[in-house]
Amino acid sequence: MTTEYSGTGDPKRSMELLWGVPDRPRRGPKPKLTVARIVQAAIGIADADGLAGLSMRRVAEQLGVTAMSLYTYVPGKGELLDVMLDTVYGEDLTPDPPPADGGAADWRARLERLTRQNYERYRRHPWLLQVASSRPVLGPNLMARWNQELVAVEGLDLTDVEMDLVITLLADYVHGAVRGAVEAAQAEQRTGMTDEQWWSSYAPLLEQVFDAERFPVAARVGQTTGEEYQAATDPARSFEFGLQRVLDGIGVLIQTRVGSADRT
Amino acid sequence: MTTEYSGTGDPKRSMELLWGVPDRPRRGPKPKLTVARIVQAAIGIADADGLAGLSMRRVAEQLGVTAMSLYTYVPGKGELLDVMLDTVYGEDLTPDPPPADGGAADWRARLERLTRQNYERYRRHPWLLQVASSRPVLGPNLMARWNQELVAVEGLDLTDVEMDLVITLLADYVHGAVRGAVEAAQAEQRTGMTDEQWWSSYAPLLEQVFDAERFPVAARVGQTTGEEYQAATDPARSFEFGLQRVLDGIGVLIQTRVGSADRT
DNA sequence: AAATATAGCGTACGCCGTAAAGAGTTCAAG
DNA sequence: CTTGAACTCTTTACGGCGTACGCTATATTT
Repeated sequence: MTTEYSGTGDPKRSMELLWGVPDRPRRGPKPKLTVARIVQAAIGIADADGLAGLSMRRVAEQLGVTAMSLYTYVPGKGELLDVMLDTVYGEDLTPDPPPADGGAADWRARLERLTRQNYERYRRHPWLLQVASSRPVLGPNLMARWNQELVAVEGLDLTDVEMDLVITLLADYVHGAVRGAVEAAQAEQRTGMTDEQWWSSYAPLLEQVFDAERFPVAARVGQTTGEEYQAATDPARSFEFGLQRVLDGIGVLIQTRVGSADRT
Repeated sequence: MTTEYSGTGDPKRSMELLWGVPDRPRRGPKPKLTVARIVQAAIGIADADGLAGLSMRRVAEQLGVTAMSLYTYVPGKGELLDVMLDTVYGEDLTPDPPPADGGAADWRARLERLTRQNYERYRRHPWLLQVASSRPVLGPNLMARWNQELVAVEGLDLTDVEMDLVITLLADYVHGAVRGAVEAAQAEQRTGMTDEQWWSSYAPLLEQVFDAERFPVAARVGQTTGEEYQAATDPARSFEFGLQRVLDGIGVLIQTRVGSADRT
């Protein structure tokens, strides 16, 4: 039940790891490991068992060394997490998003594509949900991604601040939405019960206390969605629905800007 | 850096705590405590120091007993968290949202009000961000809140499933958005540095590696937002902006429904 | 007064991150 | 080839976590 939470390490140390020169001519014994190997092992463990399962001892064990020898390569667990973060943001960097036309027309497709990439990244690496995004240590991949998302809303007559607000809105929404999907998957894995099995064991408990007269709308909607989803929620469907509504809302804003020629 | 994460306890035990009769005639020595007192102490600790700071030992210490004596009242930490959750949802239950007109016209004000309440609840109790919402143990307050939110989107010609999707969208968005605000506040508290102080220590590190020619849009927008926000982000402003866009998007959907009379 | 149910306590286990100190390994200089 | 510096990796140790188990002290019922 316990899990690690973000935090990040010392920014200076992390920046050195993320951008530093690949020093090689050393004096002592040959290093058994590299930072990259350690980071890969740590990502694998976190993917499988969450940040809760990620410990220096486990990473070390998987690599055939003791926990303390990792501190030769990495200042501490916080800095390791910083490097893990930037590493997974490098997985889906495309050299260029193909600019179909001039740029203004296809904003919706561009944002939809980037947001789906973010969704999938969270699905591949659910521990990202636990990593604080405030004051991030900007590695090369995080930086490139930030630029890429801003480029997607360039040329729409939005101010720079509005561009930032739009990509923040999408980032916030996708984080909230993917959380439902990840938690549902984890609940199934953790308990070994499907949503349906869980519900059929939980429903009798609820029936003993639920007062359909006090909560008539919840009773009706819960009934309908339960039959439709065959579960309490359908996170993938919620994401598709929500994404379209959010893009619609962004469209309303863009319309008023382009509309400076339309509406006087 | 370590923090607790959701999980919830045994549903049956938790439901008994949440809905059970307040049994009192006992045989043995007078109990020093009540479940309610334990829950209040636990909420206070979690508010101050996060789920990371919440331990059975600390709760017990604050109440003047040992950790193990808490297990007389509560089956375990998971169930305690379930009760904490339902308790804080009881803070802002209004007996009735005042129905100004028939109901259909003021959907936007109703949803805005409920979403702001959710935002404020997360601000008061940031540890809620760490509590899994999948398969929640439905206490009386959680249940009432769910019903209340559904009532707010009743009568808009939406299907039951769409009603569920709309309130899920808002719940997902507010979760994602408030996270930025909470993390910014926690970063300041944890490091003892304001965003501005942090930035002035971080900027030199970044300048050494940042290539403005590779990331021209990020360079320009980062400059503008930095001056406008006097920080890297402005979470409160992001939330206001995003909330209006999301409500606009929901409005587009509602328009097409009401528009079954308007657009043929 | 005796029986019994309950409240609260002390101890113990295996985890965690990492500080400190020491042992083993490789290379450059004499 | 020898020596000493530089470096890698290991061992040990600390205080914290949730909670299982067995115990004592207390209040009520018989």
